Amino acid sequence: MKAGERAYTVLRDDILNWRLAPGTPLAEIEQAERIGVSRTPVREALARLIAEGLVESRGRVDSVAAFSTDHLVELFEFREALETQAARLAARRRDPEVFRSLRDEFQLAAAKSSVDESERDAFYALVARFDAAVDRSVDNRYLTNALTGLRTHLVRARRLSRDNPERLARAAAEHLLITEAILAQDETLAVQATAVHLHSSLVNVMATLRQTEPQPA
Amino acid sequence: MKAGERAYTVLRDDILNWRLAPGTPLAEIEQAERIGVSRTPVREALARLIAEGLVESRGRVDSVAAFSTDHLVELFEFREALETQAARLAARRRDPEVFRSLRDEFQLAAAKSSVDESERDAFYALVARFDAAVDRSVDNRYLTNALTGLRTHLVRARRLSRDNPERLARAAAEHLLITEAILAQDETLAVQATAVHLHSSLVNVMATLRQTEPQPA
DNA sequence: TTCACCGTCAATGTATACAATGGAGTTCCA
DNA sequence: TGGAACTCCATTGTATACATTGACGGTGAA
Repeated sequence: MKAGERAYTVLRDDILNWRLAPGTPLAEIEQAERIGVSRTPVREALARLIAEGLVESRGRVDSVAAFSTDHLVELFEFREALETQAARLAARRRDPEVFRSLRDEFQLAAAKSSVDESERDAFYALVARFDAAVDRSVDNRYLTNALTGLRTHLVRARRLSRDNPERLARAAAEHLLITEAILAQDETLAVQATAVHLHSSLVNVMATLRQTEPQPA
Repeated sequence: MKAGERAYTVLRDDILNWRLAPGTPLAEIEQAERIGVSRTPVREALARLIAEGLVESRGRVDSVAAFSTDHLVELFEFREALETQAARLAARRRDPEVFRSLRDEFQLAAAKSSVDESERDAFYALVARFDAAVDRSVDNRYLTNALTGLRTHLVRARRLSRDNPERLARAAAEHLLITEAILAQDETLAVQATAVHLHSSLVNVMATLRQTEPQPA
């Protein structure tokens, strides 16, 4: 693997998994030594991370981008813009076969009253396949690009909340509705079901946060 | 000015103004010599341009990103996602004073049946101030960031079409409606007026294109 | 004691030397 | 004659030396 890629992967992974906390300064030499490459690929990696919004360049020092409740709300407003449009376009252009099969899978998941811990990863994988199917249907490089960047930030956000089994089952039901709307080429319903899902999702995260950290610093 | 900034500015400017045509390969050494800096800042500039989507990295060669009619349509689908959401949030949070003053200005521009060549730059400047006011009202870093990137691509797209005086006057009327909706905090109307504006805008560009280039390569 | 100036230094910014890589052309074999 | 492999070369990838800059602390004078 090329050094630049390595530096990027390591730093990105550390940031997404909160091993590098928001605000942590990222000095070139220090990171270069830690990762085991020279400053040049580190600079390249930092440039990419800044462009993605995972690193902030304040003055001369780069540091891990902040992430607070405010960020979360803003992220979901942005997400609403992208995902409702994606749902609309997917409904317009979807391949029926793909979404029929996704519908069947979401039906199975939604039939349960809760999604067990052991099935959690499988459910996330299903959602990821749904996202990929939407991307392919939408077939719009600008939108897909933006969605990819958005999902990166959502990975970081996920660590803030806790998806319990009941929430996952409800999420499955919400995805089922969106999938059905896309399959039926009902653009309006696809948009609105997506908005509903995002609302529930944000409410759940915020509730979790209030539970976990009653007193934010 | 720092060399990296210089390289970025020069390349970006050349791409946006079509002095570097889509598909033009951007070899590091060649560009470094042309701009008068070393390869390092050129690499940094290219990285930023790739992140912005103005340069594509196909295999080992970077080249100016393609831009076709397809891209234009996709760009406007993306634009619809961002700008309708921006309009909604701006309507929710706007400072009345700011939009009252913008409304008055758009009223003046829309009152004319056509916006003269000499007033064109002034009108674009007005739209830019409108965009800035929306950004400030929306107050969402992710959305604002995405909008900034979008506008960059729109600058490049503008060179494809020709805004005639009648179109500009209609654009003023459309902006007036959006501004009024935001001022009235009518989120639904703000969204829909924005969608209407984008539709008209795209129709105009496409018509211009068919006129200019009846036979696309 | 306080403030302004200056020197030191640690960090980033830039250039360049060197390594690795991938592609084009050529040669040789089947 | 077709194609496979090899060689050469141009270009990118990486490391590092050197330049620049901005911050901090110390020293001096008011």
